[in-house]
Amino acid sequence: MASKKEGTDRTFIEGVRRAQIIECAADVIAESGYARATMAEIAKRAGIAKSVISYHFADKSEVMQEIIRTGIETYTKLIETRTAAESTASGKVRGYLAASAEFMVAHRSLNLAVVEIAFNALGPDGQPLRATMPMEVHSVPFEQVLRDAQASGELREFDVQVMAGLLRSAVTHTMVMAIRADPGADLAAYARELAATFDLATRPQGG
Amino acid sequence: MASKKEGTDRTFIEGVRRAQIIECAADVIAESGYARATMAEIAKRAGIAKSVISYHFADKSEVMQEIIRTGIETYTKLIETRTAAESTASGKVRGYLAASAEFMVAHRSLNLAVVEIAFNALGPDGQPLRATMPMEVHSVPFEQVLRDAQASGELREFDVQVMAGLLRSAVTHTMVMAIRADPGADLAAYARELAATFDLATRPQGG
Amino acid sequence: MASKKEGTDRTFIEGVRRAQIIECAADVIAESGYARATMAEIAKRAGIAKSVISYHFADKSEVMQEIIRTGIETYTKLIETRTAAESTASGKVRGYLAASAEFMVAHRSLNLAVVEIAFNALGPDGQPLRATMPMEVHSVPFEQVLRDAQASGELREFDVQVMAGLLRSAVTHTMVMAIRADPGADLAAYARELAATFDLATRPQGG
Amino acid sequence: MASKKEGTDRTFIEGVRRAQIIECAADVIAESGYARATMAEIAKRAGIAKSVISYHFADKSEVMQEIIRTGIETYTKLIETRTAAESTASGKVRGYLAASAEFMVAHRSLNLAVVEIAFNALGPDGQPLRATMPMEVHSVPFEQVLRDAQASGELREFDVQVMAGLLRSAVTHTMVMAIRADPGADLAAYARELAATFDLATRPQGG
DNA sequence: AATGAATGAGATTTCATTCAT
DNA sequence: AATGAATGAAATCTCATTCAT
Repeated sequence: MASKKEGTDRTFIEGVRRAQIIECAADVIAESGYARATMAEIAKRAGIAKSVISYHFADKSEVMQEIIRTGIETYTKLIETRTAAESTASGKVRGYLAASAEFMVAHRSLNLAVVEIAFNALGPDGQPLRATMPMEVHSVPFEQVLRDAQASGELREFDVQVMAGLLRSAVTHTMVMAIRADPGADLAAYARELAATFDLATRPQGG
Repeated sequence: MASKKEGTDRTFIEGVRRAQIIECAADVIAESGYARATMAEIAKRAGIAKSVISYHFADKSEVMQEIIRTGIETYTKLIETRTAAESTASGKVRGYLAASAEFMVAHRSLNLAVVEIAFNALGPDGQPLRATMPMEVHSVPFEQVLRDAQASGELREFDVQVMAGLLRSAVTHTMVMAIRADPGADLAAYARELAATFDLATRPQGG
Repeated sequence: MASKKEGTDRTFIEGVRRAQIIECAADVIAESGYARATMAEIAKRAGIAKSVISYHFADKSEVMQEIIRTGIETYTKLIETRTAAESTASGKVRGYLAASAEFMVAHRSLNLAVVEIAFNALGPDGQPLRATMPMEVHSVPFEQVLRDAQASGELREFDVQVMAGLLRSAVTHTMVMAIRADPGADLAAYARELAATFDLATRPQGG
Repeated sequence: MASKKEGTDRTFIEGVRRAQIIECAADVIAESGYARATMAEIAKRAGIAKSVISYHFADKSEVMQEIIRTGIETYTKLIETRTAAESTASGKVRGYLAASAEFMVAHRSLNLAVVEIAFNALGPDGQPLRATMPMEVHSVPFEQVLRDAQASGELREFDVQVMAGLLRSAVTHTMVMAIRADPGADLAAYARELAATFDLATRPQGG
């Protein structure tokens, strides 16, 4: 299951091939769905023999995990950069939504592939690994941001989990759906509208 | 692809068996994911031979379509009942969210199975049929409700598609996630919190 | 393998049902080929349940054998009638060819079914039973007719087996092909032309 | 349905394996009939795994088509060589019969297999493909030969279609039957006897 | 006499993986 | 580092047959 060469450093070529395979795999998955993404299909897309994949990855599951890992890493970096620059909760949410929109446009097939894998692939235990989606990753720190903002009076009282879940779902679901149906969708506008909605729903009431 | 006995009425026993198979199939899918839901596994769960499924259904795909059909039908009826009773848009949204919560609790594995199938199964054309999810079904009528409410002044101006998508995603994603992680989650409370958030985000501004 | 009720007399209904099943089976085979002639298909054509066939016949193979038996019996009776009336070998050949043509027109699907079965079905030993075709049946007596005619000087010397085989093949192959391609083919004319050819090829030479 | 690697050249090994599989398949079919010729049986005969066949052929139907193709090609070459050398119609017929006899002896199981497949297999449309038999292939050009010989006065007037059909049936049926019953049958003698019969039946009458 | 329901054996096909070169 | 060839496990589907009613 784990990487082929656990602690070993990889040669330059090895790295290039792995990256190429990951990219092709993501493209195939995004385009035709997980079920169609057989080793043969991925190899064909990459213009190499099936066995080359086996040579560079221990397993099909290692390929999938690598796609997920790459997706989470890329997404996380982007989110952190964008939200760190903001000081208010409202600003952080705006940054989060904008960064998510940006990510989905810039890494469309990587993102779609991650969602497909999370929904379809089986983990080592044979159970589906639906929960590993990168968006979930940011839930916990986000809830803290919201809580702090409630304490400081920037935001009204509300159920933090529900609100955090709503934001997450808006991103994963709405945007994914939007970009799936229409690759050219204006996700930035989508993000701005969502941010405005959030502000209205969370600003302190009364007075 | 089509039903085994096109125009024929089904026997009583036939109906019972079909229902049992559908239920077992949904259970298996909800529990172990689509990939694990082989004919053998479903038959095993139902305590019957694999070929019994073939006897009652033309195809594996007919089984899947029947699950989806059942899910949509059940969900739709519930939504319509709950929203018809309400006169305001706010009330309709509350009814929609409450009914959705109710549905997911009452038909947990049917609901999860539908999501799984929509994400995993391939249609007759070989393409994934992701868009058939029952929640999508109610999008269009819902947008009309929101538009009307904007016209009457009940709701402020906002992008109707984004808001409708947000509601839908809140339901499909948030709740599905919630119930997947924790089968005993208090979805009714969840629904009330979402409805409150919606009200805040959509009520007319100013004044 | 053998008949269900070995020595027993059959009731009237039993006989009717068996005849109906045999006829429908022959129709299906003639129309769609042996491979398509499943029990289900035959039953469907007869408008009865699959199990009714099992009720009246021990086996699928019994159905097939019964078709062959019926075919041979019908054909044999016709041949015998037609050739008994003739005194010369030439006349007998003419009668044989004419009767064969008649048979194929009158019992088209029975005849085609027999050919299909003979070529496709497996005997009890698991071996194909290709040699049981009804036409083969008349080979041996026919060779005697030819030999006698050679002795009496009516026909020239030739290899009796080859000539008998040629006649048989003309019937089984040529005519079967003709009627398969074109159900309305004028087989009687075909038979007359063949008879004329035979006469030319077998009449005593010289002088 | 189509070949696995459409326009690609095949490796040397690939060619060898395909040939071996084709040969084994033909042997199995000739020996035990089409119905017994399962992938498992063919693989067993070839001493390889079932999936090796799938590796080299897209389909079972591709295997069957390749057998037919090979049979037609081999037979056609032989016929053309033998008849091209003859100038008279009588000579061409003699060549045709002799070449057919030779073919059946030299490629016994290939020939029998083709007949079996033509009678048993279903085409892509689900209909039996009985008419593809290689012998049929030479019908049309043959009729022209006969017609020309009638025009030049070499042959008497007769129904060209019937005579061509008779020759064909003599080959396909008579010889196939003969060689099936007795692999050591003297087909060359058979062919000579048939040629003599043809000459008698077709030479100009009277005068 | 008839049948709906159920079954198990077997056939084809797909696919990740391994191995010798 | 790469690959063609081979493999076995597993999945879907078909079909003759059996059985209780």
